[in-house]
Amino acid sequence: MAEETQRSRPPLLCTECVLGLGTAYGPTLRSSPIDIYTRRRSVTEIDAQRTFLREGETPGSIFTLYSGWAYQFKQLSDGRRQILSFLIPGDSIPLEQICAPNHPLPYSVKSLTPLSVCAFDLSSIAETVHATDEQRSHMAGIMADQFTAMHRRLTDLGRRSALGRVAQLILELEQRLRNRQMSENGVFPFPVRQEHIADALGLTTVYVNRVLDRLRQDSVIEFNRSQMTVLDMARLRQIGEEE
Amino acid sequence: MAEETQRSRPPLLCTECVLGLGTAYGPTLRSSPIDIYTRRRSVTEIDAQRTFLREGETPGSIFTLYSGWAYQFKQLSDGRRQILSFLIPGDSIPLEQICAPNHPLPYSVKSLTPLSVCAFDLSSIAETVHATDEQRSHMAGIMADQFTAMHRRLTDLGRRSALGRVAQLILELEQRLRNRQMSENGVFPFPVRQEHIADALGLTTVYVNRVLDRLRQDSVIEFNRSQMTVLDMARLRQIGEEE
DNA sequence: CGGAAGTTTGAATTCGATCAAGATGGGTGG
DNA sequence: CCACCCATCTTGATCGAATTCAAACTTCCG
Repeated sequence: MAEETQRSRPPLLCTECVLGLGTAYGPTLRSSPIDIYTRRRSVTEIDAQRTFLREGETPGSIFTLYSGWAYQFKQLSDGRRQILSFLIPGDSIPLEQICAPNHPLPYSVKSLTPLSVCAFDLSSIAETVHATDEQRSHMAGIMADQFTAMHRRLTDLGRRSALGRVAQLILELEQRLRNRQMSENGVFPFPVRQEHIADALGLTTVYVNRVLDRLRQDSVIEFNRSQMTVLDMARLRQIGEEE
Repeated sequence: MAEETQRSRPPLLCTECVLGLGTAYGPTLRSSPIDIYTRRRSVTEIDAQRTFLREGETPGSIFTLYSGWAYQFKQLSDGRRQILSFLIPGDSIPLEQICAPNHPLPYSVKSLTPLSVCAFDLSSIAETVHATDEQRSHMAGIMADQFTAMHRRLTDLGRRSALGRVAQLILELEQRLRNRQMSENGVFPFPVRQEHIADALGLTTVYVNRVLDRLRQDSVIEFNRSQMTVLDMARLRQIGEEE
């Protein structure tokens, strides 16, 4: 778990991919794994800090992140940047394209760490994913979650203090990682720079540093460059709610 | 157009509803209007300031707004409120439920003005809306637009000044209303209180007032309690980009 | 005409930004 | 294996955009 920062490679066969079961196409992978496997175009390695999808493009593939972290962002003309969401192993990118292929991407995607990704043919995956009722409603559920997450983040930016936002972000990441067996007892990989937190939460690096420091002083969290530990989950939740 | 604030009633038959053609189920309404009409449960009037859908509920109907404005919002326990989006005539509420029915609503919905709405049976509309290829991809397009709008708003809250946010909001509303023939030459109905702008943009009422005043002083916009006029669209765009 | 809701203005305050310098530490090349 | 370097983190001082508090003014509606 702790070696999450190192790149690890997906198995040769999707059939044996445990992570796959938790993805957007999980139900299909379970019921007829070969349908997924035959649609895989390639397994690719991507270096850290690479913008591998750009706003405005119309990608023909969809990537499932096997290992490493990435993020979706919008870049303003004068250099300001807004991170829309972080992507962790098991996430598919760009998710919305599965439902609406051939739309130009409304954001760019950049790797945070080295990645291993599986690339699938978008249009045929899009079909697959709407083939069965179970798969369709699973997909709908994922889209609904996506909306809910955006609503939460919007509320954080609009109505919470810096402290509250940081707390909410840590909680969100812990939760998502836990769902995928990547967080245990509040300990999880954390390859995010303070600059990224700032760009995700609408703050400056300096202030994020001060907020993190405060949480550390108060023994709510503990962290270094690659790992975060939530020491006091209840307190962190309370801060997230109240601030 | 200016009498938008007064409630007007939809025609007896969906068949004759011009607004309907621009909705999520527009393609179906065009190709077989009866499919839509027979799924309409009722035509309802809703008073101003009514919270008619609440977070956590699982609505069995979907409402198409025929006249009047509403908004989706999240309420925090201590009274803070975040408006997620404004709803104008032709919008369907709650849109995401069409794709993922039976999910609890992640927000509440409140009327801004008196409304006339048409209520449709959710599950059967959900089916209809996925029946034809054209309808399916139209729906997917609308969902994609929805995501794009949220991304934009998130970027506004995270990385733009109060002035830029207000400019962007006015531009967004003008654009959406224009698409539905409700804005001409930059003049459009505007039943929104400054408090709502504040809650949508993560600001306070007092400051919104100051920002609006500045835009008025500079002859970029002109407004009163029911109508907004964009006097200098180019300048407003520039402010939206740069601030 | 009276009252409530919404708008406007002023003054004081604060949260978070900005500017500027160090401190750390992980990685690289010699 | 050490020395150096660059990215990142940290801290301090100051600034400013937006908030808060408070009060008057408008507008609309019954």
